[in-house]
Order: sequence, then C-alpha cells, then structure tokens
Amino acid sequence: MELQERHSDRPGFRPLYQQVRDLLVSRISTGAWRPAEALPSEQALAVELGVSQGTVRKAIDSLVAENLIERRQGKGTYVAQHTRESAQFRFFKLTHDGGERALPSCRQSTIIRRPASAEECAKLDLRRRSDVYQIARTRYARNKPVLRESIVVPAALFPGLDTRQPLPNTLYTFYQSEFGVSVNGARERLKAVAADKEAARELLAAPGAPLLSVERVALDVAGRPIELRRTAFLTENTHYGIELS
Amino acid sequence: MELQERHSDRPGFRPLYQQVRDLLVSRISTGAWRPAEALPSEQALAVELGVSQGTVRKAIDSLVAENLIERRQGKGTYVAQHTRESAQFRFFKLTHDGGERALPSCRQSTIIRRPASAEECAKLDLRRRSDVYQIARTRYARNKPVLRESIVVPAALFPGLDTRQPLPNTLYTFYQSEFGVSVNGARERLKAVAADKEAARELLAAPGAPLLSVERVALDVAGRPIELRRTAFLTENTHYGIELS
DNA sequence: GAGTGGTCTAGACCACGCA
DNA sequence: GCGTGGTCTAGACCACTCT
Repeated sequence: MELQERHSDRPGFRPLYQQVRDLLVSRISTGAWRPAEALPSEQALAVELGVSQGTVRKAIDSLVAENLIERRQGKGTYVAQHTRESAQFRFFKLTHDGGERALPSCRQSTIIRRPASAEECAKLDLRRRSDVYQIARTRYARNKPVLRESIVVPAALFPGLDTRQPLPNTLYTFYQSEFGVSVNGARERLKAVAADKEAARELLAAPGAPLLSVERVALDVAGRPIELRRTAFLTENTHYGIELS
Repeated sequence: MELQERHSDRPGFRPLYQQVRDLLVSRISTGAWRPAEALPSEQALAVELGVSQGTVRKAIDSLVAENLIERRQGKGTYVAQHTRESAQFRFFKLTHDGGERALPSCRQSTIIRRPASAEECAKLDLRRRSDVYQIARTRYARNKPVLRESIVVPAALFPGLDTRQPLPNTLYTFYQSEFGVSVNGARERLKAVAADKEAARELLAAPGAPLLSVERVALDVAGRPIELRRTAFLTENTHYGIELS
C-alpha cells in the first residue's frame, strides 16, 4: 500500500481514513469485491494497509452511510446488493395516495440500439456517436396504466441487452446481477407537463392531461452517469413522495 | 447526569453516545442552547457527562450529519442557524432550466387566523379546534409569476404572526430568528395537476394548464410537524431538482 | 469457543483561529 | 501560546453469529 504519510504539505493530502475509503471504493467499483461478497475483517484490512483498526472502521463507516456496503454484526462486512427488499424503493418514489408503495409492472417493452444524440452524449459522458440502447415501456398498477418511460443506457456497458427480453420490472437489480453495474445515486428534474398524443394513448388519458415528468440521470458507485431515464407519471391516485433533510 | 449504565438488560437500553446525542437534541430543541450559540467544548461536555471525549465526539458527529449543529475547526461547535447562504436552498428545490437556482420573491401576501380543519389537525398533530394562521401568496421570478402557495402553521407556535406583515421571502429563517422554531426536515408529495381558476389567474396561465403541486409537511429539530404548505409551480422554464442517494 | 462487528476509553499529536 | 476541533493509535470489553 502506498498510503500518503501525514505531515505532507502536498496540496493533495487527504486524511488516512479517506485514503482508505477511496481504496475500498476502487476495489468495489472495479469489481475486485463483488456485490454480496464479504470484505476482509476490519482487523485484516488494518494489518494489510498498515493502519489501526479504528481508521479502517472510520472509512467503512462512511461507505455504510453512502449505502455502498453493509455491516452485519457478528458476521462481517458485505458489498451492498440491490436485490434486497429494502432497496426496492430507494429510487422509486411513487406511492398510492393511501400510503401504500406502488411498484407498477410492465406488460411489454421495446428496445432498440442506435447512436446517441448529442444531448445523450453530454448527459451520459459518452464519446460522439457511441451507441446506446433505448427501452420504451408503459407500466401498470392496479390494472391501470400509470407511467410511460424511456430509458437510455450506453451500449458498451450492457452488451447484448437487446437479446434479453423480456426485461425484468426492476432494472437496477438486473443491471447489477447481469452486467456488474451498480446504481448508487441519481439526479432528477421534475416538471408538470401536458400529455402529448402518444402518452395520452398509452396512459388512457386525455391529450393535454397533466403528467408528472421526471428526467433522471442515474449514477454508479463512483458517481459516473449510467442511465438516462424520462418518465411521465399519471398522478391522479398516486404521488411522488420524497423526504428532505 | 443519569446516563444509563452498560450491562443493563432493560429493553430500552441505548448506547452511551446515543444517550448523549438525545440529551444534546433536547437541550437544543428546548432552547437551552440557541441557534448560532456555541456548545461547550467536547472536553467540557465529556467531563460534565462523565464519558470520554470520543463518546461525545461520536454523538456530535451524528448531529452534524443531521444538519443540527456545525463544527468550526479551531473555534468550537455551534447550533446550526438557517440564515446562512448554504441553507437557503435546502428546502427550496426550484431551479431555472439553465441551472441557476431560483429564489422567487413575493409582492404581497394575505394572512388570516382561523380554526384548523380536521385534515390540518391530523397533519400538524393539533388538538381539535386549535387555531392556525394561513398565509396565501404568489411569488415571482424574472418578473413572471412562478408559484402560488398556501402556508398553514399552528397559531400557538407563532404568536402575533399576523401583525408582522410584510412577511419576508424566506420564512424559515424568520421562523427561527423570531419564534425559535427551526425547520430541519420535510416530507413532500408531488403531483401534476391542472390549474384551477384562481391559480390560472394568479399565474397568468390558461385554466387547465399543468402545474407541479407540492404538499409539504415541514418538521422541526425533534421531528414534530410545524408547517403545512401547498405550492403550485409553473414549470415551463424551471424544474424541481432533487438528488436521490 | 472463535471470530466478527459495536462500544468505550485514554492519550498523543496535528491544524486552525484568535488574541 | 492557548484552546478548539480533527486525526490516529492501542487496547479492553460487549454482543452477535456460526460451528
């Protein structure tokens, strides 16, 4: 290990526990430790890296706070996986007005491969003329259509995605288990828009009906953009529920 | 101090640092330490409470993570105040599509005192027939109306609020400095709705135009509901920007 | 019982702000 | 130079899980 000594006046100096944190992130994001896998024990890491257990512990604390890893007392420390119940709604905020969480299902979807637009290249950090896959689908809850979405991902990260139909409902667990891509954050822009003809047809609504439009850029463990998703929600009996803190 | 000893099998046992955390929260929420005031040093608190400095530190860490207090290296630890730049946009997520944060100003507002509705009593944890103040106002950015909002607060918490006109733009700093009420979290429900007649008139939009409707319950330091706010946004040139993590 | 994470302590030294 | 928070260490003991 080449952890940087204290006392260094070099401008790029970071505290030891942050250096350890960065090292753990890189081991996770490069796949050296895979989701659901156990990390070495705190003591083992401390010995390997030549720091105290307390320093390793502080690094792990910060990664737990970022939902990147999980601790299980008495067992060990594990790379977080998205397949668990608790993570299902982390990036899906639609709720029935009664309070029950909604997880709409998908009846069919289309997927095509095409070159990325200039906007997509910018938002996904792609080189010009890279290919993307685009998925379009309508999803239903309680037997009624509730949202229409368009999903764009870089083809390079998801080889053969178009041969995997039917795609599962919850794509992020699928991204992780099948392609090693872990979504760990998102930026969203919400607007109210009027339904265009296609959306109105798919959602069985009047043209011009108000729809909640959400444009999401999903980020991976290292903060890189992974997916661009535009969703239009019918919010007659549902809402988008968030907490600010 | 009556911190609970370790080894206790009592079901309500909490780790020492959490007990210290709870104690600090209660001192803040009861006003024993007021916003912008310095807490005693970590060492002084450790001596007072009969625990080690590390334990006090861990308690303070968690409160810093909750935005309840701030550390300033070399100076001390301070109760967070909302008047600072950085906190201005914590609960105000409207952004111009170009990326610049929007902070619409208010030209006039109305305020009335009336008994709370049943729904308001439920959402604000009030006794039946408690009084509330209701504020209604339209706010403008770049000389155009962008939102219409209705704000309901318990009269008991804000004595004489109706004599304080004109109310400032950013109410939360006003709540804190004038009434000792600190907003420290919020639950929001977002929907797309069609503009009704009043909203259309106030926002210079067509009746039926799509509006982003946000219903917010604002919470204080101890998690108690403080304010009920319904806002309708025109999102033609702006959006509601959030980060999920 | 062995091994893991969780809590708590005591103490050293560094970096910063201020008088 | 002093007092504050920030980093780092070393070690003790507790609580949990599995064998």
